[in-house]
Amino acid sequence: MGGLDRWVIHLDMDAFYASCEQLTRPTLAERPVLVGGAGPRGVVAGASYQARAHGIRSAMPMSQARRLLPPNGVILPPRFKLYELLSTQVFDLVAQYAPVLERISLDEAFAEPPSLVGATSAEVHEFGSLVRERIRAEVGLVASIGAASGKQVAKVASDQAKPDGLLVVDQGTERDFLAPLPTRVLWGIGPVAEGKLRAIGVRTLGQLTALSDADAVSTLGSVVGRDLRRLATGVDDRPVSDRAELKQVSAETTFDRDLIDLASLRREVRDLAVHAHKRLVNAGRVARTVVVKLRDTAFSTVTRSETMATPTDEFDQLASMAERLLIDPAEFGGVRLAGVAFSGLSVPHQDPLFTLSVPVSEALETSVSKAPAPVVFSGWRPGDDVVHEEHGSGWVQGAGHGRVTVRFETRTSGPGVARTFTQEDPALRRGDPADCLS
DNA sequence: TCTGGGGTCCTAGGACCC
DNA sequence: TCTGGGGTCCTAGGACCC
Repeated sequence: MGGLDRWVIHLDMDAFYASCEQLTRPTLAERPVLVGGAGPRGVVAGASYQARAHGIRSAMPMSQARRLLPPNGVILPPRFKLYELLSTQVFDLVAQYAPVLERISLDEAFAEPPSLVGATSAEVHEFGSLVRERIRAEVGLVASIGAASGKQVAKVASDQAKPDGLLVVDQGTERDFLAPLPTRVLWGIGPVAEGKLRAIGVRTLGQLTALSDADAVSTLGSVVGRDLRRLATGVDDRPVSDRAELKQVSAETTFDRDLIDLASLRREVRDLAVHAHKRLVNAGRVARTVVVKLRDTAFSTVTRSETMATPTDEFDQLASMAERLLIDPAEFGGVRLAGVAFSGLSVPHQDPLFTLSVPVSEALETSVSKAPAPVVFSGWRPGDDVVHEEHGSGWVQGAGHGRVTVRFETRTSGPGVARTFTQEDPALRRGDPADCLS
């Protein structure tokens, strides 16, 4: 092989959702913040480091997190629009150094900066510090960075660097770096694979590399086994590349209480089809397969799917197929979760003679107009964005008994004052997450 | 008050075709 | 008589990721 050494950067935002909330609502800056569904079956989607200090973790049931949360803690519903705006700011900045970004999620990406080809560890360290500093100064958020000769090691390195850290793994030391770490840190080894490996006495990545190819394959499967054993040795020449085409869109919901009748399940599935269809149209795709997913009271999951001869984006066709695939709760038991997915996606065939010259936004509106009427205003809820005629932008800190308390502050305002209004005060309007960035 | 929501990828069996 | 073989598509389930 040979050639100049490459450097892969893995950038991972620290406690991203919670940090976005703390950035735009300065009163929360030093407080335990949880982001996630507040309902009876919600889980924690994001937790600030102040919340983690109390043992709260991502994916923990909210009911459990609530018991651990100290009195000054706050639970907020997610504001994905805000997270997307801030994510774009961060990665636009990184893209100035690396034309190719492999975005894993809103808060995580790989990059392979051309300027680092053949660079020394010290130079890579300098580069990482610069990027972290710029993100802190220009966006206001903290990123941790791992750097190494390949993606897997770079990713493990950024995990080890957290919080607020930078770790460069010298080229040639990848294997020694990984060897003492538990198998679970590897991207691709989850609870099941970890358990299988433990059963044959393998707990560390060093022990995994010592396994024969045959043993790795018989324990982890032919594809995964061979790949992971090789990655555990630190050998990883997979390219950093833009993510592949979208393969499916979906929408799913966990009900506060299990559904037991077909009529209400049918209604819910229709709503889910509306949401999934919106995503389909947004992505500019047509689908050939409809998948309905149900989870029962015991948490076991069943899927039913059907594939059409030709792909479509017609709502009625997709939704009625989803309804036909439903199973009656009477024979299924209580339904805890329902989901609708459209897969087998493709870009619609455009016959040049019949191409519609309708702008995407209009096409979107047309399809959205088939959906049920938007939800009517049902009062203020904690976490809502608010704009007041005089006081400007803020957020709902608490609501109840016909009153609502709003704290007026934004990213640049510093901690703001709280004022209380009646729920119906005409001076209050619903705000937009973008307002709090100014 | 046990266990979200949006995805990707892999496996395995049966239908179907040549 | 005693049972081809390869390839692709579809369906269902499950591991894993953030």
